[in-house]
Amino acid sequence: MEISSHQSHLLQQLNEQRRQDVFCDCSILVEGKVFKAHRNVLFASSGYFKMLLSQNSKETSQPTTATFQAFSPDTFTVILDFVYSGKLSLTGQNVIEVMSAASFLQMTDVISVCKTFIKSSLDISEKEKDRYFSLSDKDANSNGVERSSFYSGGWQEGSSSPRSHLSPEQGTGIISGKSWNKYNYHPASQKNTQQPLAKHEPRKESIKKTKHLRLSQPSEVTHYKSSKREVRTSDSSSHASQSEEQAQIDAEMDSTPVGYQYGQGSDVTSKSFPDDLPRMRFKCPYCTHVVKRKADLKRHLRCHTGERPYPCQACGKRFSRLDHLSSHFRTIHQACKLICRKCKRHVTDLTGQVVQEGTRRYRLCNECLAEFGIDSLPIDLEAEQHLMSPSDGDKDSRWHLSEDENRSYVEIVEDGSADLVIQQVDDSEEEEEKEIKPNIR
DNA sequence: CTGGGGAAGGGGCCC
DNA sequence: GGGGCCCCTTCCCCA
Repeated sequence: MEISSHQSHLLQQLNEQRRQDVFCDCSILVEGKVFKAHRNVLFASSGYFKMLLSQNSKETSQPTTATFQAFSPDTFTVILDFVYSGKLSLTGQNVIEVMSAASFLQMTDVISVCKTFIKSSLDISEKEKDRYFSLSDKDANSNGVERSSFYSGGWQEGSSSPRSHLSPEQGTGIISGKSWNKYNYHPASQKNTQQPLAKHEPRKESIKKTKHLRLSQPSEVTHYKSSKREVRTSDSSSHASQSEEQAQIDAEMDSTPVGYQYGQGSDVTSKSFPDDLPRMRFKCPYCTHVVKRKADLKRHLRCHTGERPYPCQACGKRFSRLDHLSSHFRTIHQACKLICRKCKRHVTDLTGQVVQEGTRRYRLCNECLAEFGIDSLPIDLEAEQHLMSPSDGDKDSRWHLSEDENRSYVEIVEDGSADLVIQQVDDSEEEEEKEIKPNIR
């Protein structure tokens, strides 16, 4: 006979003991803050502690002290609360650091939940971007409550792949249940996350996209750099079902190396622990890459998640980074290079002109212009700076397409003053765009 | 088939 | 933390 409430009751009791510092035989020092806990609980919940405490098992009579500097006390509070309650309090602000800490502590359940959380976040943000020009603003967070989600169930029976429909962009949500598989799950939205660009990107980008659309497989975990080419040429994963993808994630989690090359600053006072790397704080949970700054990790994660929040308003191509978009726009659509495309000679405004070919622009010297019989296109590049001004605010509104103009995100937009045809292209328009002839005037 | 050039994309790092 | 620049590698197209 099994009493179902026993597990939760036991966990509650342990948590109470921890709070009251009863039978606590382990102290964890995180940036000066001391956390009390039970060795057996830590041993059971963290691969890191399992390794640490197993090495220290013969000295059970003495209390164990571990010191961490790889993450903040707040982050460890979230981790420890999860260990003793099964509830993980994630927010958009702490998810990166919690995932890094969980990666360090080898808590695969927490990592999985963080991944799901991030994916859900990207899913929502991508949806919002797609609707940017066609929908009026909806204050999805009008309640003003701190965006957070509580994931629970990791300790519960029947635990399977952690999945959630909540995201940090959807306001407060509390998930509680017996097991993960009780949560609502929306494969369609997740699929959208995995293919956020399909609608707007030319078809020829599809192969390249697969590199970004798939979450890393085990091979990428250890050989991410070297496997780039293979990944790019493999298109099959983009059609993988959500369950297969989750299986990949799970497989990855299972294959996560034990010897984490991670976050320095971790040091165990009562028991030495291998840690010889230079001081780095943030390790990518998808690969072995380690960065010094959280912002760099956030940027790096986009190459795994496939998030491309910066669309080119001229051609529709999307970029993962604003500087790449800027570079693309300057090169492709603004003809900033003062080099004749034909003869490669340096040209100035006097010795050459800008020629437009579809949404592309380039410069030709006067000689090449005469040779090819193409009249120059009088474009006031200065006047077009407003189309791509780095100082403009929101990354999605930088193009200054005012709502008053009521122009759809995907419709053709003509800027008369600049004589520039701005066109959003999707798959169906790709072939058409290829056939655009040079804009001869 | 091959080499060169352009474009894309990722990392480091400064402001 | 975001923006931006620089450097490098990889990929793709074309002659």
